Amino acid sequence: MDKLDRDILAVLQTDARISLQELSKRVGLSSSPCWTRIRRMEESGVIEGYTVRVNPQAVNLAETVIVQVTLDSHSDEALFAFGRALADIPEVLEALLVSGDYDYILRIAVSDTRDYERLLRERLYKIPGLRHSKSSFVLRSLKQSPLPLHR
Amino acid sequence: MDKLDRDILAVLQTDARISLQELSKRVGLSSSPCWTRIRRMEESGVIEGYTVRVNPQAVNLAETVIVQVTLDSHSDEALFAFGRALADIPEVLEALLVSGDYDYILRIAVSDTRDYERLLRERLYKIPGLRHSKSSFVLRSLKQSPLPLHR
DNA sequence: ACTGAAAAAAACAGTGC
DNA sequence: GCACTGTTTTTTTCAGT
Repeated sequence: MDKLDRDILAVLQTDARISLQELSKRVGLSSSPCWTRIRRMEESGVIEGYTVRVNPQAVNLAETVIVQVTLDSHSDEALFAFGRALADIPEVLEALLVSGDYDYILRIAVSDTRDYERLLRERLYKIPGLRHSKSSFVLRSLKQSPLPLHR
Repeated sequence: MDKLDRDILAVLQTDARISLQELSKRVGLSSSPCWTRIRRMEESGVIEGYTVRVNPQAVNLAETVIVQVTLDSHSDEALFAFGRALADIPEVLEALLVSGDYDYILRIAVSDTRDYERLLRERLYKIPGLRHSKSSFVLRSLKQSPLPLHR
């Protein structure tokens, strides 16, 4: 992981479908070493994979909700059971175990507020062990940036 | 946007570097229409781009912190100034304007707690108009999943 | 809109510096 | 570790159904 590797990652983070030729030109290298470096980062796990960025509105998931959750118990079993319940809810994109006032922070994608109300009532509130939850609707996204590789 | 389009997106979300041949086989189509559909979704903005998923630990950004922020004022100007200040901080990966007790939710990536302390002191606390902030360290990520395309 | 095949471009592998 | 060159694979285009 030297500067060239980080340069390559920085380019791939903004456009992973760029051709090897164009990529190597941008980082100031010929294509072979560029390709070798990418391969090495893929195999060592630095590169975890490649994904497409989908416009949430286009697939009817325009609303994002951040939910903070407290559990009744903090036993391993309760924690595990809660995690399993969340895994079954496709709208829950992300679940983070956090320090602080709450136990979990959830990122949820729904089509609208009615859809969210339904999700809350039919799925989240039915999870055993959930003591309290607080929802924050995302009104606007101010920033969305890849990992800073050149600090 | 029919079922086939969603099928294609679902595959690309898990692996965007799959070959057209393999992709078309999985969605039960030959490669030409598959390619046409991808192209159409790229041009219509359904597909926003392609990115690499980088292992944060490998680039020395192992710690994630979720910060909730309240501003002094909610004027357009204050809001805009705060957004501009955040744009200049590379560690701030995401900034969401939200409803609820707080004004903003920030996702921050740092190498460790000392790095975060420095960021807080030297950058965040220096932003004018920031009234209050509450940090939650991410202890573990329980779930991380792409958009549900087949609900 | 899909199929199948041909043309263009890129990825990949090997060689020498 | 890098540049160059050749082979293979993939992407892209196009005529036909």
